[in-house]
Amino acid sequence: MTSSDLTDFPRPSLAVDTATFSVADDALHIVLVRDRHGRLLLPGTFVHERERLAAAVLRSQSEKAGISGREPQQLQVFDDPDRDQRGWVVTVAHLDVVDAAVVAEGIAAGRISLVPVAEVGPGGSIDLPYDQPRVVSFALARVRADYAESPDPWRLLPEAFTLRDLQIVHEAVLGEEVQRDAFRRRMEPLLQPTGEMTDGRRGRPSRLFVHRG
Amino acid sequence: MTSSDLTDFPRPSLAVDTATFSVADDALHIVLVRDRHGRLLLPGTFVHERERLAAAVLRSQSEKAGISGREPQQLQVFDDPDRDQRGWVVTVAHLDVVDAAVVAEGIAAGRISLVPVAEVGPGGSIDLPYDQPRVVSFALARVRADYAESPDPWRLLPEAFTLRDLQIVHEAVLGEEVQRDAFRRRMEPLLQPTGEMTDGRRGRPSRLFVHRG
DNA sequence: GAAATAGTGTCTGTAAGACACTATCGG
DNA sequence: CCGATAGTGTCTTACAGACACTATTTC
Repeated sequence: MTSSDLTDFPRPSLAVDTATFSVADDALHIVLVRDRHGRLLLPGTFVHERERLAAAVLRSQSEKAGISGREPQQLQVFDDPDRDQRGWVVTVAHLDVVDAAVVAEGIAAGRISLVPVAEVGPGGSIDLPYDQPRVVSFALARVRADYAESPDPWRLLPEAFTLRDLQIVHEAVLGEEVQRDAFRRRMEPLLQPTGEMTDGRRGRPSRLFVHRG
Repeated sequence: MTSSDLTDFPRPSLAVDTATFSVADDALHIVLVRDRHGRLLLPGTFVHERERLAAAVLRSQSEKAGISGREPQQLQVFDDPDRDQRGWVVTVAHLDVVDAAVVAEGIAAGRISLVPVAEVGPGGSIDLPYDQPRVVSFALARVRADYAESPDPWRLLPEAFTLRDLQIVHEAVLGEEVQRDAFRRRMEPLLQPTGEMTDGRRGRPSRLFVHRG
């Protein structure tokens, strides 16, 4: 970064792609959209001139998936010069995790396909283009790491929730069952009890919690 | 990423910058170089056409700092459109951590300045250009996280080393002292004893270890 | 012997894994 | 009462923090 004339250097096309996860049917799903040829892929876009990456991600979420008001995280650059046959395209992968309400409109409008994460991994039935399978597995690892160190970093749960609700989210994210008692004992000191109880659900009423901070 | 013609889109200049750390005088230092105006900054370069980011990083390490044979990690994209007054430059920050031998030649040739990390942080005496102070603090956090979960992920130590040697590296990276007995008990099961002992150092001879795996 | 470094014993507190029991709801 | 869910007691293991003591070398 000490050269004098920017025009001396060829420039790549710069894109963003976003892996957006959501929990449905107690399992983790990923948000896919269709390109003009009807193929399923991650929502993404080229970055406009002097646009921030974060702004381009929000634009693509809004235009392609009908999702708004989010704050995705930057993940990793994918720069294989042969990843896109149209030319030299460098893409910055992003991560978002949303609750059902955020994707409801996009699903209803037919713009979004919610696909179980197993379907886009190795052995799955859906082949994503470019190196998007690697983007998804990278993003998935990050989400799981996030949930390993905080109760609900992406705020998938409503304002007040029970330990059982939290456990279901964790099991969906992790893709496997967790031990109930150890899970409760680890999570309870990280949450703020409201003093309120659930009512009308099956079984014994449960304490409600909110997030700390 | 569903558009048809790449030429429809303006393209940013793409650069890489590398935060390279090394331990000297039992303290963590960062490798800086001088630009043509004599200002200290992180070594970096523009990415050439269809070049991999990793290749551009190696090229800048070699040309600007006289460092070779390394494998830096990608960290984070910095994309503030006003971060470089020359125009729209997006940079991908990278991280490397090297032992003294790797930087010896560059220092001897006067190409490298080794600066204590405190000097480039807030309150330090050196002002790095662009948003490089943020790059350094981001990289520093990553190095510390790396050393928190593995004895010597960047292989700063020679083939065989003592627990004391390892402790000195950790204290340099962390910037503070660690407790000797707890540190030894945590690290020993992660290392492979050689059966050899140190000889000729002050004090009682110590067991030598190598890395596992 | 003094200084320096290496190695270990022990106590305490915290937390997870595992198993099992009790508690309180709807029906 | 039954099924379902919530909540907790207890035992074991592991590990970190803290303090202190012993061991072996150089000078």
